[in-house]
Amino acid sequence: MNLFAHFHGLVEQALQALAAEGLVPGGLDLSRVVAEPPRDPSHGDVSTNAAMVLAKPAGMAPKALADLLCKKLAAAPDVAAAEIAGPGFINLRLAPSIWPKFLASALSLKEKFGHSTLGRGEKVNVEYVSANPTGPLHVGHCRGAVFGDALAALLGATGYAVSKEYYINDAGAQVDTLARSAFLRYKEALGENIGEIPAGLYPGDYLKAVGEALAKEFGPRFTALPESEWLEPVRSKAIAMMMDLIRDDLAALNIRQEVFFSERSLHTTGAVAETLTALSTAGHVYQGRLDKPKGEVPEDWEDREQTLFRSTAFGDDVDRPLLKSDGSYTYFASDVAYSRDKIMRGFKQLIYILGADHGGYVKRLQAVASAIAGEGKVQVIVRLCQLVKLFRNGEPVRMSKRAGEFVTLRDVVDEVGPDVVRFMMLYRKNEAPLDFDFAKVTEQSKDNPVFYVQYAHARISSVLRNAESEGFKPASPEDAEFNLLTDEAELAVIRRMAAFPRLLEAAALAHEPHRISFYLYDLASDFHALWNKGKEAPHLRFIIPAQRQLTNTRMAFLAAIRYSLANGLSILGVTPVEEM
RNA sequence: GCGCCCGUAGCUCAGCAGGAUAGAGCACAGGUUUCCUAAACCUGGGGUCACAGGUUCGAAUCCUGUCGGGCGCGCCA
Repeated sequence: MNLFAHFHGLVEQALQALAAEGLVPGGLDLSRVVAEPPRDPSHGDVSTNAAMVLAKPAGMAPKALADLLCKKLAAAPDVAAAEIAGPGFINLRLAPSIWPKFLASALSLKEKFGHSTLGRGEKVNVEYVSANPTGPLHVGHCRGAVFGDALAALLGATGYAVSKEYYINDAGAQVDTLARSAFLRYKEALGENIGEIPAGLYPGDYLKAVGEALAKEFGPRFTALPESEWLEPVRSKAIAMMMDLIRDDLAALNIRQEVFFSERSLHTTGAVAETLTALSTAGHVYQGRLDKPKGEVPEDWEDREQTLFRSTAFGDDVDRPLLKSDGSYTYFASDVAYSRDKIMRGFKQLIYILGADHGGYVKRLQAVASAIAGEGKVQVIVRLCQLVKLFRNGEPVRMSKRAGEFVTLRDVVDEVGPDVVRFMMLYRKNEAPLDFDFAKVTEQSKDNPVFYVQYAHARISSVLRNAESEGFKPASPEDAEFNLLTDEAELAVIRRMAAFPRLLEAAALAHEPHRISFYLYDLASDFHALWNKGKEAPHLRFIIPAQRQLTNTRMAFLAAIRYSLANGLSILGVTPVEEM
């Protein structure tokens, strides 16, 4: 039950009724009309701006329109009072009867409470992480990984058909470097002294296992062969093992993407060639020259004619090369083919989670989708994640690109646990930089939001356990007498819960899962306040042995609050703990 | 030079889809425990929402410009 959607509907009905009576013009655009919780609780439970927004198109004074609407709304079920305030707000004070209905609904919805059909089953693709398969994930991948995963879950909960995807860059020069690095480790595994790893190759120890696997599988036979003979099999093996490593890293964060899409496959199936033909046929490809790049000019820059995609026709800043000087495809060319593949699979939203340093990609990705699907047919949404700065006891953690001096994703997860990593990565909006202090995020105090929210869930679980051992159990949605919950602290919790479905929809539309974290913090805060109030006002305690029905009702109330917390946490991918 | 992101309390940040008197935590000052987890709660002070225009009944929020900070602008991937 989404109270605000419900009352938005009532406002629409009231307007239709007024139109039928000839008091208001029909066919007004209601897209700007909102029914929302007022910031100030003294303004009531639901507030609508309808009269102000519609005054002009209706050709009426806001007050006059508000007056008419107000009368209709005041007569609606569950509305105790409707009043006009400020410049034309209509504030609805709900009848106490609404809250028991709401709680009963939340309680019966259980783990579905808050979910909606907003997305109407629209197909959405969320691509995230997509790190090069040349080594384990490092801490920089953490944020995008968690963000993408939570966003996918959020969209799933709000009625979209989501595919979680990882694009494997297994076709470029970097995987050849990987293969050469693995080949050295292969020789090492065969007993050769390889000395220092030459500059330009990957020095990490994680390739030793690849060398050993190669030695075991192929024996010494590659050592006598030229690179052209061993490169391919070594590369395949190395990529496969790196992807296993990466999948393990992601699994440690409870991330399991469904599709791992190979860039190389786009070449072998001819999809890239096919895509360029299609683009060409549509007239988006031409031979031409590009201006010298601004900023730092590459050393090997040469002015020459090349095959270009006319992305400027779709809002990009410059046209993009499709072929390199040696005639092979650019990375961009396979990217276009990949976009095309996604579009042909029927996705209406292509969502990309990228690091902030990829800001320059946004326009070209949008241009590609417009060129292939047609303008406005497919929505390309890019969310950029800013850097995470690591701290240890207030001191920044130094990292160098040199061997062994970067912090891996696994290091962080192993040290503080997946729940802490996930919550903290989402306790900041994605485009803001984030400080991550190992000491602070594991602290067991209210200064630590992960703990604070988990603690609320654990406290509820604790009371439910105690109640059960004393012979109480949560009343069913039908039997609970939620009308007994009338204290301001109880109502504060209920009102907060009522905002949850609307919050999830807004977060989904804005592609901002961090809103859930902040919501959960607020909900936990309301709950802790209610808990403590019971210390001074014993009649507010959850378990009151002499009042069986009230206690069972409060247990049902707690169960409903717990679903709110657990459902929010589950979208974030954080385990709701039962005790701490 | 151009593009994108950011600028809100002393600090770290929210601000929901343009709404009413801009919020929270930290820090600071004070209070609450014979009682379901005090690992918590309550009370208090603290603001030129970077700046200047514009749109609007209404702007921290949308548009333009300026200043300050970050990132990007390669036939790399």
